[in-house]
Amino acid sequence: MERRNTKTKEAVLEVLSKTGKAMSREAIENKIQTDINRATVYRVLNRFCDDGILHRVVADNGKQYFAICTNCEDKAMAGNHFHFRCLNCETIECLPIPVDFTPPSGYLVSGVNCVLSGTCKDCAA
Amino acid sequence: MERRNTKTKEAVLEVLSKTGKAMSREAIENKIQTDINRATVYRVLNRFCDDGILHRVVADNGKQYFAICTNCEDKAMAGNHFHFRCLNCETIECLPIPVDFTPPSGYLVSGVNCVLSGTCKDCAA
DNA sequence: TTTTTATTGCGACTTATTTGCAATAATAAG
DNA sequence: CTTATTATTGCAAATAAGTCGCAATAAAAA
Repeated sequence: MERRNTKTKEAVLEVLSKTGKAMSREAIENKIQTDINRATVYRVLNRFCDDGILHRVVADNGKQYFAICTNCEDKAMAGNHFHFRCLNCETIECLPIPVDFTPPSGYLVSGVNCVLSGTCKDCAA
Repeated sequence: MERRNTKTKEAVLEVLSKTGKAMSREAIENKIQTDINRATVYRVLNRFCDDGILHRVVADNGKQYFAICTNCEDKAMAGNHFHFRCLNCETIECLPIPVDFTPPSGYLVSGVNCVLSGTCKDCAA
C-alpha cells in the first residue's frame, strides 16, 4: 500500500525525534499543538512500527510506548535493547545496552521486549 | 493483615504449580472447576505477588501473567529471568536464563520485566 | 457458639487500544 | 489546473484487561 505524507505523521516523527525517548500515545498527543484524533495517532504509530521507522515497547504497566529506531537494523529485532521506565517521572528511555541471551535450543525468538524500572538518573540525583 | 486459607487460593496455587508456566487470569480461571469471580482471582493473584509467592510478568501483548516464584529470593528482583511467549500456543514460560545487565550509573533498578517472543520448542518441532 | 474481620461476588467503572464508516485530502493522471 | 483514485482522518462505538465500593459470606480465634 502506498504511503502519503500528512501533517500528523510529520508531527509525530518530529516529537519523537526531539525527545529521543519512548513516548506513549498520550504524551505524543500532548506535545503536538494541533488537535489530532486518538485513533489516528494510534494508526500512524502502528503504521510506523510496521514500516520499521519506530519500535514499540510494552512497559510493565501494560501500556505501549514508541521510539524512533536508531539501531534497529533488523526489523525482527527492533527494540533489541533494554528500556528503562522511571517510576517517578514516568519516562521511558532506550538504554544503550543490548539485550544479550541465548535461547534454549528449539526456541525461535522473533521479538524482544525488555523493560527495567526504577528511578532514573535525573530523579535519583 | 492476617491471611486466611480459602478454596480460591488453594485452587489458584494448585493450577499454577501444576503447569509450571506463567498463566493469565483467564487461563487460570478456565483450569479451575468451580466458578470463581474475576475480581476475586485478580485479588488473590495480586495478594500472592505482594507476598512474594508469585511473580507477575507483563507480556508484550500488554497482559499480565503469573507464575510461581521458584528462584525469586529477592522480592525486588522477582521475575529476574527471561520469559518466553509463544505466539503460536499463547503460552508463557519462565526460561532458566537470568537477565544480565549493568544499568548506567545513576539509575536505580527495582524491577525487571523481560519477555522474548516467538515459537516455542513444542510448536517449532 | 459467638465474634471479628478477611474474603468473596456483583456490578459498575476506568483506561488503553481498536474498528467501521463516511468524509477529507494527498498524489497521480489527464 | 482539474479530476480521479484511494490513503488518511475523525467520530463514535466496541473491546478488553483490570480495578473498586459495598454488602454478604465464611475462616479462625475466643
